[in-house]
Amino acid sequence: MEGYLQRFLALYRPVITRLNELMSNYGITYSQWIVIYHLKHRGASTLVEIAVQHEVEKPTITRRVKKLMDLGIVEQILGNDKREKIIQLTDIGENIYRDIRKDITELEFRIMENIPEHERKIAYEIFPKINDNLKKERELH
Amino acid sequence: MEGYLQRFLALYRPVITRLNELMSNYGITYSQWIVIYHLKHRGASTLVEIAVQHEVEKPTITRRVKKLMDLGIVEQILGNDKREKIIQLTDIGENIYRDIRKDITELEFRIMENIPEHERKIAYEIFPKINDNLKKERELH
DNA sequence: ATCATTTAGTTACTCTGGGTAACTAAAAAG
DNA sequence: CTTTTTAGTTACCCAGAGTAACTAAATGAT
Repeated sequence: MEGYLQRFLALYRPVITRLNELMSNYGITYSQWIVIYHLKHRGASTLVEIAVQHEVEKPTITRRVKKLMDLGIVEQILGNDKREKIIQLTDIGENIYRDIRKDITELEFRIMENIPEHERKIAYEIFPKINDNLKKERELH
Repeated sequence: MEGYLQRFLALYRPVITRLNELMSNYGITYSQWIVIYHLKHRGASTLVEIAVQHEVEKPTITRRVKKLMDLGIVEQILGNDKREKIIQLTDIGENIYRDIRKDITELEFRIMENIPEHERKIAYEIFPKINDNLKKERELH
């Protein structure tokens, strides 16, 4: 199975480019969408929670959130711990989520149309397995 | 199958980071490896041939090749068309290819260890299908 | 043969996106 | 009450790629 990773990586740019094209209709990029998606599914969160979940550094999330606040897509709510910045989707954010979610689902449908359901499922479940294996590999540094 | 692309994309950074870590032992990055791999499998090529094959812009290949020439991994050979820059692997390049190929194959083996062969095969074959579908989608712009 | 067009490659500039280090302010631990 | 840890920000830097404008060489067309 030589070249598995190569095939995987070759697909990245076309996919991310297509998604960013789709997102640009809403003034955001895919990396910002990740934050919107997180807030929709996990509810109001701190920046560290988002960073940990998606395995990126804190400054990365600071930047994404700043952009989304400027766009009125997320807003800060106050909690007890004054160090924390808790954010949640605004109404605008909820609407954008729904619209983009619909677009992505349609796109996914189109690009997987000729792939049998059970094959999709297998590929779908392989990704997190590989991710776990990579994490274990990192732990042995 | 909502969230297929999300899972796919979530795997990108861990994979590319691990690969670049591996490549750094040889002084190159994954994007430069693509050129080495191309030359090994397709033989001496022009920059445009490489760019077309991997669907990136010409300046991107100019940069990658410049770096590889500095490292003595590829060299220019002369052809009839004086506009073209035909490059091929040097002996150093051939050795680096073999060493890295071995490392990648071992890495692939480790991160796919607990995934049954037939599942790997299905996932492996899905990538180019999705790529094709995306290309068709682009053509309808 | 000569002039216009196409092609290969380079250069300069810009953008996206992320990481690291150093810092502040607040909370937790001792 | 002092020390340590935690959340977030800022400043700086890097990888990697795209676009536009350009040069030089080859092709095509009259």
